[in-house]
Amino acid sequence: MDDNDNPDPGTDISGDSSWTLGAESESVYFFGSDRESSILSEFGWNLQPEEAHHRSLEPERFGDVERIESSDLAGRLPLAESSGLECSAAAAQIGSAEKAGDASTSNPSVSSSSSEDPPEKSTGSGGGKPPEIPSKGRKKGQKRIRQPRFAFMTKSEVDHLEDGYRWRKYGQKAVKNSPFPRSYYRCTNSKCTVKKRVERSSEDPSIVITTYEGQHCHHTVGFPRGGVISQEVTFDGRMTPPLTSHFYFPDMSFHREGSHSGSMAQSHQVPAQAREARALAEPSPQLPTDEGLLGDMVPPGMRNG
DNA sequence: CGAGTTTGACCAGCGC
DNA sequence: GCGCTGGTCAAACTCG
Repeated sequence: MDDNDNPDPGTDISGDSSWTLGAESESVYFFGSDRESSILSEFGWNLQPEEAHHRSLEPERFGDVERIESSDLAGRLPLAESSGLECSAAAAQIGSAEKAGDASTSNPSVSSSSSEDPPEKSTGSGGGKPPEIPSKGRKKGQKRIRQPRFAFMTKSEVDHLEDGYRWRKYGQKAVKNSPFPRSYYRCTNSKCTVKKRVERSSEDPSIVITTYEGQHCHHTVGFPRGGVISQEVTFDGRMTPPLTSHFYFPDMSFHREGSHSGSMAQSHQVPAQAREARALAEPSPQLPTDEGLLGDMVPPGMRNG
């Protein structure tokens, strides 16, 4: 059992068979960045077409990952738009939306994310875990709740890219067909259920695949290097960053258009003006519009210099 | 001492 | 039903 299981080894971004956009509203974004410092670019916040190196990925590489257009994404993702959204509420919305067609389990545990609320290791560390706890904390018979996910492919030398949030690693696993392990991170905010997976492409070790799952319900804690992002409320809260339209889907757009020989060049033609236009046309109610586009992309603290 | 990481074990889902 | 694999837990460990 080596690799014959997976017909398309390599950048197995799907990783598992659950990567099906149609079913779980996941999307895939691809960005390339020369510098680790251009984290914002990875998120599209400051993506300059001339700086971004969109990687062309063969459709086969994505297997069952459906490609959708950014404009569709917003409508297809179970969004939690309420500005006062709380983590548990967000999870509930997502869970219900996501599992709507799933066994109608109306999983009470979903809404009651509070039930799993404090992952706070009530394990009474030191008490020594009972040698035989069958469920090991996880409710048995309780399906794993999959929240919307999306992945970034980033060319970077560092595995764990700074995104303004603080993450705690809770696991690492060797991945099939990949010499590189996959790391599992969880938002350190006890009320935030967002998770993140980080792995390197087996084909191109310089590419880091970061997969986000869930929605943040809080602000970032800021970049260690000084900058502070305050934008992600929109980004994470809606799963459609103010830049949803800023994101380019090299394959996706033409996949949908069908005819256009969707080339990278074409996606590169989507100028910043277009993004700006959209930003102006659809100002996020959650964002201070008086700040203009800059306010959308650069927090006040970062503008000084 | 608290926060974060490491790591082995456990569990669930899925394909055969 | 079985085995494989991904995902998670939690004790032990490390670090600041």
